[in-house]
Amino acid sequence: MVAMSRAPRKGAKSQGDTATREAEVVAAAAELFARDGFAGTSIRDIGEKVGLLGGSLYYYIRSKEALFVRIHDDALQTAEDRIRAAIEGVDDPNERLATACRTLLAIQLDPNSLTTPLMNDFRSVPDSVREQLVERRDAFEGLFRDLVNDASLPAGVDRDVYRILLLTTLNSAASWYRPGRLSLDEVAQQILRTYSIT
Amino acid sequence: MVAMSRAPRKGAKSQGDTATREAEVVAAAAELFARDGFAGTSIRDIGEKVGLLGGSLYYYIRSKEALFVRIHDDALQTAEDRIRAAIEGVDDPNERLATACRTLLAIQLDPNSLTTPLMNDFRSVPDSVREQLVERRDAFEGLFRDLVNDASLPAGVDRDVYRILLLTTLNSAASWYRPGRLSLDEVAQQILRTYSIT
DNA sequence: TTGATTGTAACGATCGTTTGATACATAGAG
DNA sequence: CTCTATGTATCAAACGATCGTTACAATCAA
Repeated sequence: MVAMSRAPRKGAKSQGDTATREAEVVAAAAELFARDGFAGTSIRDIGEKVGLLGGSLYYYIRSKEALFVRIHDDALQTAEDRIRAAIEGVDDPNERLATACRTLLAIQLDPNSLTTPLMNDFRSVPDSVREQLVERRDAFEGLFRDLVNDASLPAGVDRDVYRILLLTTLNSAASWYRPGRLSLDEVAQQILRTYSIT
Repeated sequence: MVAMSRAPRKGAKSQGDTATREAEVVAAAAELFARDGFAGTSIRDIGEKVGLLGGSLYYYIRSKEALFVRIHDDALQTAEDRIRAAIEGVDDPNERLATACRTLLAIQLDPNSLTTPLMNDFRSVPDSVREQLVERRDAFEGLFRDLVNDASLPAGVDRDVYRILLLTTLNSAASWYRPGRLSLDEVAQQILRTYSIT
């Protein structure tokens, strides 16, 4: 009899699944953190989502705080990598910024993305965690600082304020966008037009 | 010996302070909710901030959820009132929108304002509470819907997307603005210019 | 049999909330 | 003016629920 059923209830799963299982835990946690915030998400909530008890999660994670920081760093790193890859061959400064915006928006609006928007609000995370998040985020913002500085924008624009407004707009898109009326490209076009990039 | 000291330690305070005390509780709660979110703020935290024990707060509040909803509604109502008053005498549609934006920004950046930015993220509030907040917020957005629809904007702008971007930008300003480098007016000017209002 | 994975059960801390006692300011009675 | 009754505002203590976390036993694959 071959092992046709993929429903092992107890004990160890087949070898090699452990990396997958860990990814499941991270993905579930990312989704819950993004939806309910750090304080609003309990370890047991995460466990329930992947079919484990809360305590069992500690086989994969060191602590709730470490899990959150890891997810946050992973999300920013993935976003940064994808954006850098997307703008690599692009020469025109404004087109580079536009491409970066479109890519970041695509990441934020992708429902299957692990990198869902916990890039926003640091609310309800302990101070010790917040420090690590801010540091990592500053590095991410550096990428956009260069792109914005190189772009040609209307006269009188404060580039620092502009960058913050732009990133806030892109990062918070997932909180209001719902598929249907507008496509991702249409939303991107509206944002790029509003911010005088295209 | 006359009662020179205003430091009653226990028992009732002098009559008439009760309304003041309630306002203190609401103000403290608003600040903490804005900083740490709903789940990240405990009843005992609020009590400590006004010099009361957690349980004593229930002399003034019915529940944590009701307190949050009340603060949220008060904030939106106050903001709406101030904005309506500010645009009352203004005729030009774009100047009306600009005035509304400047007023909302002033509210959001005023550190003494009870209406600090819990207008944002609904994260970590229970579903039952969220429904009430969304309903109240829709009414507030209606004000801006009219203002945006009446304004003259660049061709091809989707007014619904534009309104959402604009409100998101204004409401989240308090999360990054720090006094010093730029004045409130300068920030307002940057936002209005970016959004092609002035 | 062994080691990887998960469940069971509990720890102490903290959560929102309730209950009942208590301190005080004040009002009325003498 | 003093004494007592009353209502207001607060504390002290506890309730059960849930929190993050840990220790250890149980299960299953190899």
